Amino acid sequence: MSDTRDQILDAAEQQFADRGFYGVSLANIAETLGVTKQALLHHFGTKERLYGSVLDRISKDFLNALHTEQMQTLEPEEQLRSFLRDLLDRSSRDASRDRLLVRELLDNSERAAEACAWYMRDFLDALTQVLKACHGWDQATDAEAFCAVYQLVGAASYYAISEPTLTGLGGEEGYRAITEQFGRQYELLIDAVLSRYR
Amino acid sequence: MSDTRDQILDAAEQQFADRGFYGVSLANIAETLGVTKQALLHHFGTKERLYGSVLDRISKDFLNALHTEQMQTLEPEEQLRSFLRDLLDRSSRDASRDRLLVRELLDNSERAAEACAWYMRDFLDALTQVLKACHGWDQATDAEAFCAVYQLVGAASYYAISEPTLTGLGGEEGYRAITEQFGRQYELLIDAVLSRYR
DNA sequence: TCGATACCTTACCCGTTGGTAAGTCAAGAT
DNA sequence: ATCTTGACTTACCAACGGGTAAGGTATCGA
Repeated sequence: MSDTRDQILDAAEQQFADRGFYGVSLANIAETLGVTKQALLHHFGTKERLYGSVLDRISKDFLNALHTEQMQTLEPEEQLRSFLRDLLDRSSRDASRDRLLVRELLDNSERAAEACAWYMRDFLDALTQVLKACHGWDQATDAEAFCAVYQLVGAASYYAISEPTLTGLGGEEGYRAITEQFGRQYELLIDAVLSRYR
Repeated sequence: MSDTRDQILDAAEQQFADRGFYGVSLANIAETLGVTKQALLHHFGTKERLYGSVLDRISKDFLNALHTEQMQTLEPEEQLRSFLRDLLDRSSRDASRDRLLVRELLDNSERAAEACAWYMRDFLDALTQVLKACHGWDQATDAEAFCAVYQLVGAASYYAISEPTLTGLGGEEGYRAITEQFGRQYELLIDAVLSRYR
């Protein structure tokens, strides 16, 4: 793949995350790369397709993280735990993907409801299968397990996108407090889900 | 207050919630009301001020809900519980305010960090005081209590904005499942916070 | 050496955007 | 009866939005 293409995706991902689909212009993205907006149109055709490509790449990244060789050797419980810890860790270092994910959640509200073609679906489905392989979850319905997974991923996302606000409101030490507290709380949430809220 | 003014705020709130600040044009809002966009500019001056007025109204509504006479008669614990149940109930019937709140959270990430002037601050501060009046929380720092409150309000919001996606992905029965499950889980979260994660 | 293809540029298009200027018009106040 | 004020309207504008058309240039296989 082209080098420029990836650079465009990087810049677009960052900007879409920061300001949303409508808040970013092609010229805007191009400017940060020192190219013209027609370079973007050359590679992706339209703004929507560029946006879609960004989502695609993220979706694939998530799936890859779930399917590493190291992951396959673990028991389902530990696989889920390990993946979610890693997710939370990455999100707290850089929340831009979470911001994009949540924006997509908001914007997609009409489309998703009918189309069922959400770009995170494959990833969430895969994670759902991991959960269903866990002890106590083998009898659960798909919808039930899916919702549990959704809750786990969502909690991490919401925490991640709140970082700037919490730092602004509570200061540096206030944010450290919630980081620590949330880490503990998140482990408890995983426990609760794995034991199926019993 | 003018009747039109409130109608404009209603329409603007809905549209900003659905499509975000940049996704909505003044002409767009005006069209749904059968007026010209200059009517909006007459009342609010600029698009930003209109948006700010929408947020202001929401902030005041939240504060009012917290300061009803009925609320004042309750013990702090029950006051918090009652308010949060009501919040969750309203959010699950109409998530537009939650969508707006989360969008603001995303967009404000740069501004909020420095300015500390988030429009929900007063409301969250007030709720924080309620929590600090609860048994076991009187010794906690402001930041600690604030973070706990933030977590409670955020959990409800995230649930609310997920409704369309979950309905789309899991179908009607899948959504009913998570609604029920989330209601239970939310009570547990409130319990956990009130007992200070012990 | 030639043609094709990928990559990117300059030049241009036109609908939409937030916003201004100026006028209309009804309701009160003096 | 006149003046003022608030609540709009029509008319207009410059800037920006995504997108098209066409051309230049480097690379590469035949």
